[in-house]
Amino acid sequence: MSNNHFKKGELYSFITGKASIAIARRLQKRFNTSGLNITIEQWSVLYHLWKQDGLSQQQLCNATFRDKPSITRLVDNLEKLNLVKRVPSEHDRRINLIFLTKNAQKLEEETMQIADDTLNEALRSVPPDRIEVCKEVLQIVYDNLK
Amino acid sequence: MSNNHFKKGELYSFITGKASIAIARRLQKRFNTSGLNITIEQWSVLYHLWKQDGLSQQQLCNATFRDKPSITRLVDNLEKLNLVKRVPSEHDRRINLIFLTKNAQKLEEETMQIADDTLNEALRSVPPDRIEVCKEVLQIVYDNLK
DNA sequence: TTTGATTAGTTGCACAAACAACTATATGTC
DNA sequence: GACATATAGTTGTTTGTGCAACTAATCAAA
Repeated sequence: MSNNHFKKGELYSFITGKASIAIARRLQKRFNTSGLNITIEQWSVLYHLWKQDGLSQQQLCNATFRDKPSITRLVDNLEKLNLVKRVPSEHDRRINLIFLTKNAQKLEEETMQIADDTLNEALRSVPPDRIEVCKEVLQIVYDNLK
Repeated sequence: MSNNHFKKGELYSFITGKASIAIARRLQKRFNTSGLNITIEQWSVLYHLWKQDGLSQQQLCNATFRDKPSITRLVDNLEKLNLVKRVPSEHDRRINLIFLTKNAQKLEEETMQIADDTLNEALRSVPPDRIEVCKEVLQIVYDNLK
């Protein structure tokens, strides 16, 4: 029999990550209703470039927890939207460095505010110490599996 | 400025649901290495049919937190794999009832054991009371947004 | 009983993810 | 320098998701 801490229904809920799916959908809706024409996956790439511009695609793979083909296509679509630009590295011609355009720079403040609001809405009525425990557990789960 | 409980890097981690992505990937790998030729999305549909066979597609939408086109296509692929069968309802001809085949019935025990093992691995070294807090927080997040 | 609204399911399209196979460049060893 | 190996990125294929538009069946109200 099961020796973990999940009943049947809870097991499904935990594996499928209902909570994070709900957060992602809400964030996407808020982007859409704000007239922001980007997906949350595209936003997640921009997010890391706002922290540090000019990352390579491989660095974006590590940062976003995605594989190389996924990043290739996300960068493709971001280039189509004129939000980033591939610049071949001078030192290593295998490498593309990804730079934000001015359009993308304009998006940072607004989208971060929306993300912040969405998280606040999601965590409404949850005491800070319980949020802290939750974050720590999820970090351990990630470390256990990565 | 931000008035929630997340630093920048944590915000990304929470929104993208790194922990549940890690669990899903690990489970998929275990299915693959066990020679089980199904995706975790297909498994999530079977999961609810094992609990109650003969659900409608709409009921599967609610249970799996997916929209109707997603379920249509998952059922399409499960039918191709000979794991489920669509049976039109006699009382309401709009409705398809989805029934497990014998092949799918055989999969229940093995896949549930794998899912159980995967969760135990993910939660290794996490005390039960902290798991409980985490579950409750994620449930509130879901309820806040649904 | 006809009309209008609702519900269940399907289809088309764009975007994304996982995997495998591929090209091109760089590196390390003989 | 030549060769094997590793690394960065691309492309093709299958599967899944979200949205909008659609069909078919049911229900409700006049």
